[in-house]
Amino acid sequence: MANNIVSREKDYSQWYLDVISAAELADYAPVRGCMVIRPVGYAIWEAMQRELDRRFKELGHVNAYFPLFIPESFMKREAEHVEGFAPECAVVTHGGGEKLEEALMVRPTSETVIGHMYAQWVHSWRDLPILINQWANVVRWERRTRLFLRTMEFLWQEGHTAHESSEEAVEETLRMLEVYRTFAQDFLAIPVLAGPKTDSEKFAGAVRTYCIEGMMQDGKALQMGTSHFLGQNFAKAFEIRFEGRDQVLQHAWTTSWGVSTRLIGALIMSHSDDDGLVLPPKVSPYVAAVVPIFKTEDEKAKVLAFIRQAMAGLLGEDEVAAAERRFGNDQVQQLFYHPQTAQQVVVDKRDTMRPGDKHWFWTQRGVPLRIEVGPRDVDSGNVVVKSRLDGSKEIVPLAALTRAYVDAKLAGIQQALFDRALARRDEGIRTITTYKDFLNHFAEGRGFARCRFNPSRVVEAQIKAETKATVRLITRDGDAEPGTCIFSGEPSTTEVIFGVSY
RNA sequence: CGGGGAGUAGCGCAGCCUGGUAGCGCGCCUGCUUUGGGAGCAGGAUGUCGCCGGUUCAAAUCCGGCCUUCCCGACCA
Repeated sequence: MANNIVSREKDYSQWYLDVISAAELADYAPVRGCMVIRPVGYAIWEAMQRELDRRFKELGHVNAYFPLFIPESFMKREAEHVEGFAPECAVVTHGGGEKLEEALMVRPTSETVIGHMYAQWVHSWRDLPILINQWANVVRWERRTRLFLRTMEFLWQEGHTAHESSEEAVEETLRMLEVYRTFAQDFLAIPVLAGPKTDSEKFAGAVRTYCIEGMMQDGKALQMGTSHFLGQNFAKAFEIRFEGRDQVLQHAWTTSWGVSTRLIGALIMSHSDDDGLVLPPKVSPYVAAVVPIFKTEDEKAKVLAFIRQAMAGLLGEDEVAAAERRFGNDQVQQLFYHPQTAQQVVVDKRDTMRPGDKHWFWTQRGVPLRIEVGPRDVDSGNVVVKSRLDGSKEIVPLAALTRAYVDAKLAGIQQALFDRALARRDEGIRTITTYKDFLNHFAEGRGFARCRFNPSRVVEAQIKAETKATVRLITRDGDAEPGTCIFSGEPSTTEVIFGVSY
C-alpha cells in the first residue's frame, strides 16, 4: 500500500484528499474554497470536454461564449431563480476605483444573460431552435468546499436551448440527460441512475430538473449532471418571444443542462483504491508508462534500445523519431498513442528514480498499463505488461505488443472498471418498504434506498432532518406497480431513490 | 455561518505549558555503491516559525485580531 495515502477504511475523506495530492490533480489556491487544477487534473477535464463537445455537436449544438458579469437586475427577473441563487452570488460593486451604478453579479449560471440575448435573436419560429453550449467558469459562494466536489469557482459546460414547443423542449431535456448518462457510463465507466428530481430538489427556476446520480465507494450519492426543462419561465422573464407558424406571438420554451469539474471528483471516488488514483483508459492522459530496469550501463543501453524497438513496433518509427526530436523533458519521453486525444505512452528514463519508485509514481497517477523491460526480458524478447486495475501481469513477446493488443487490453480495463463500479453500486441499493427499515438503513450506514414514496416538500424536509437522506431521483413516476408510501402509508405508484448526498 | 482540530524547511511532525535567536524523519543537491518493487553510506543546501498588532531587554513560545485548511453541523447546483 502507498505510504502517503491513508486507506479508505481508515478515513475516507482524507483518502480522497490524499489521492488528489499524490496524483497531483489539484492544489489549494490562496483564496478560500478555490483550487488550482494542475496539469494532470486539467488533462482529465480536457478529455471529458473533448468527448462531450463531440457528442453535443453530433446533436446539432454549437459553442458560444457569454460574459462573466451579469447585471444585478437580471437575476431578479425570475422569482425562484433569484431566491435560489442570490445568497450564493459574488457581487462586484466597484470598478475602476469607483462604485458602480448597478452592481454586477459574477455568474453562478447563465440563464439570465443568455435569456436576454435570446430575446434579441428570436423573432420568428424560423429562428428556432437555438442550440448553444458554452464552456465556462462559474462562481458560487459556497460555505463548505471540497476539492472538485464543491469549489467556489468551477469549470463546467452549460447548454441553453430555446424551442417552439413544450414537447420539443422536453425532448431536448431528456435527450441531453441521455447524453450525460451514456457519457458517464461509456466514457467515465461510472454507473449512474437517471431521472427527475422532486420539486424540493429542482433547479431554481426550472419546471422540472432531471439528473444523473452516481454512488461513490462510501455509499454516498453524487449528483453528476443535470438537465432542466425551464418551461416558459425564463422566456417570460426575458421576453423571448416569436411569431409562430400560427401567426400568434408566443414565448419560447427553454432548457439548460450542465456538467462540471465535479466529475473529476466522481471519477476519483468511483474507481480509485488505497494505492491512489485509478483512471478509466478513455480518460487517462497516459495509457501506459514504460519502466526500464537495468544495473549497468551496458544493460541500460540494451534495455533502452529494446524499448525503442518496442515503441516503434507499437507506435511506428515516425512517432518514435518525432518524440526524439520533440522539445520536452527527455527524462520522461512522451510518445503519442492517439494524436487526436493527445493520450500518451511515456517512457520513464529518469535515472534519479529506481524502478520501485517509478512503479509507485505511475500507480498513484492511475495509469492503466505499466510496461516493464529489464535485461531478462530483453534476452527472452518479451516485455512485462501490468494492469493498474488488479496488478495482474502478462508476459508479451515483442512482436505481440501491437496497437490491437494494447487497445484490447485498455478496452478490457475500461469494461472491468465499469463492471466493478456497477456491482458495488448495486450492492449498495436496498429496496425498502417501511419507514422503520428506512431509519435503520440510514442509521447503520450509507447506500441507496429504493422506496415507494409520494414526494412532498414538508415530508422530505422531515426525513432529511431525521436521516440526512434526500430523494436523489424519481425512478418510476406514478407508473410503478401499486405500493405503499414508506412515510405516509398511502398508496403510491412512485418509486424513488433516497441517499445521503455530497 | 456555529462547534472542534490544525498552520514551524518541499512533505509529515517535535519544540510552545515554564519567553533567551529552531530541531527530527522523509524528500532535495553532490559523490560513491546500488537497481525485477518505495535503497545504503558520506557530505551539503533549504525557515521573515500563516499574517497583522500588543506585552517584554528579548516572542515560534504569552495576549488580541485576522487569514487559510481539515472534520462535524446548518446552507446548497
